Amino acid sequence: MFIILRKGTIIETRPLARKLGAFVALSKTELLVLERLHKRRRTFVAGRDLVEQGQADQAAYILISGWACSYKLLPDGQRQIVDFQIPGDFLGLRSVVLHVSDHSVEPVTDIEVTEVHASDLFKAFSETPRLATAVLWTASRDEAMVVEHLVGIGRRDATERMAHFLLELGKRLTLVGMGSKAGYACPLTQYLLADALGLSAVHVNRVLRELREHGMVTFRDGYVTFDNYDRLVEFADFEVSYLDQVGPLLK
Amino acid sequence: MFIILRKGTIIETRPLARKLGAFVALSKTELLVLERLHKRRRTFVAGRDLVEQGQADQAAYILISGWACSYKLLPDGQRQIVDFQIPGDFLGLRSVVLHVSDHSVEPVTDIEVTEVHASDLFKAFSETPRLATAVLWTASRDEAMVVEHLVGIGRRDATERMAHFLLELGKRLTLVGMGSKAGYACPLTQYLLADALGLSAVHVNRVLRELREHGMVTFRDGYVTFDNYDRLVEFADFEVSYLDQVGPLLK
DNA sequence: GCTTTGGGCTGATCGAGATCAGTCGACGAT
DNA sequence: ATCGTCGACTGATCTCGATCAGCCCAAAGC
Repeated sequence: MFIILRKGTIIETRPLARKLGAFVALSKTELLVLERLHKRRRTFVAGRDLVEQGQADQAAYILISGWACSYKLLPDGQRQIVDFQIPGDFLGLRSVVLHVSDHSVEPVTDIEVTEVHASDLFKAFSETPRLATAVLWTASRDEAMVVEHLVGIGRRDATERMAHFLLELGKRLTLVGMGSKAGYACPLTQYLLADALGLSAVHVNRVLRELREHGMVTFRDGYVTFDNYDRLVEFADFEVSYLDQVGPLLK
Repeated sequence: MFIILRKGTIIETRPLARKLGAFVALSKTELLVLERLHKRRRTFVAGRDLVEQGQADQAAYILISGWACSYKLLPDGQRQIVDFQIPGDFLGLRSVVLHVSDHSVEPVTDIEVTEVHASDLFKAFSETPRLATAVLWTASRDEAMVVEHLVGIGRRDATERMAHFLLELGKRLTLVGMGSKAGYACPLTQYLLADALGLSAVHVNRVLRELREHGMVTFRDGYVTFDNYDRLVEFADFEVSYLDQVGPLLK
């Protein structure tokens, strides 16, 4: 997706622009401001944290390619993965807005990001208020996902939780063209799934086997295959209106 | 807390203004715009929902007095309370930004609120971008609380979870002048606690007894008393930097 | 007066999922 | 060529918290 300005300048609208565009119809000026936010392109290798819990005044990042996860560490060494990020998602936006990071972010695979400085972000907001509204929208969407995750951990049993999780991930990936109702490539290990779902790795394995043996999903060799999408949806009781955004809501 | 404009006009800055003011230093104009958002004052009785899961294009509310909770219902009748709201908090902000509500909001006590219409909110953002930034900040703060809640449910055992919860609530109430390190008035029932913490009401009771018998907190007759604040903090492993905001960060 | 209702409280039993203690195969490093 | 590591996988056992089945007390209703 590109926009072409007079004099032939071509601007690639990144995944983020596409996502925001689903909420507010962004003008050329707004797209330009958004474009200027992408300060510096950087890469990080899998496993080395880009945002660290407790640090103050960090930059935020926009994920271009690869997968990351945001998590919190407990003093006894346990960790809880709060969410996974896929291309187009912000990394560490909360750290910037709150001026101190309440969580860490770790790349699951090698990733490419662009850096966004706090001051540039707030300046962009004052120049183009609609951009601020759009970012509030992404933040709300993220919060809705965390809430859904909370409900899953609090009230669903291990198998439903896993089914729901794999479906939600599939839906998110489909929205950015990286998945379908057939399945998707998924670089997560069973250990990562365990830390995300509040289970032990051992139990993740059993649960995955169960879902596979019931002919609903197969998670194998870095690939999730939906063997029976509809039955899985029914089993997991999956409905996520907040991911169903189709056209811009703010003209 | 009041601001006095020339010609003697007096504007009461509501709890929300106080909260936002902790993040961005708001000008008189901005306070006025904020004031105009408070459209209509309404009251709701305990137990009758103001926001209902699945409804589209609702208004948001700002809580003036009383307690509320936001929750999600599962088809099997279980519910998970996501968060409790106290004066100064938004109710259903996400419903407005996402244009459809992913959760319900129920008053725990009789409450007073003021209504905020979506269109007014977005208009206010475009007039005073700093207000948009401030609202993004509250949303991020709320998200941080949900994340902390998620971690608690995923990785803490029932007793730590309860201890952490009572401490966080105490801190939030202290910020709006409704609590201290000695304790606070708390209208929550053990059933509500159970739905929030992902436990059964029976187990909530046992956990409260345990904490009481260990001389850490007493929850009785609508009042939470911290018998030994420091030991409780250590036991619950409580540290919440995101609630520690002291002065305005954006001048 | 009696009864209903709602919140707090308790003991006994049961089960989902953690924990412990492994095996197995694939890779990359020395 | 072998060692170390990492991820997937399995069986046996233990435990935390759910569930069931109650009791007690205070306030509200008839």
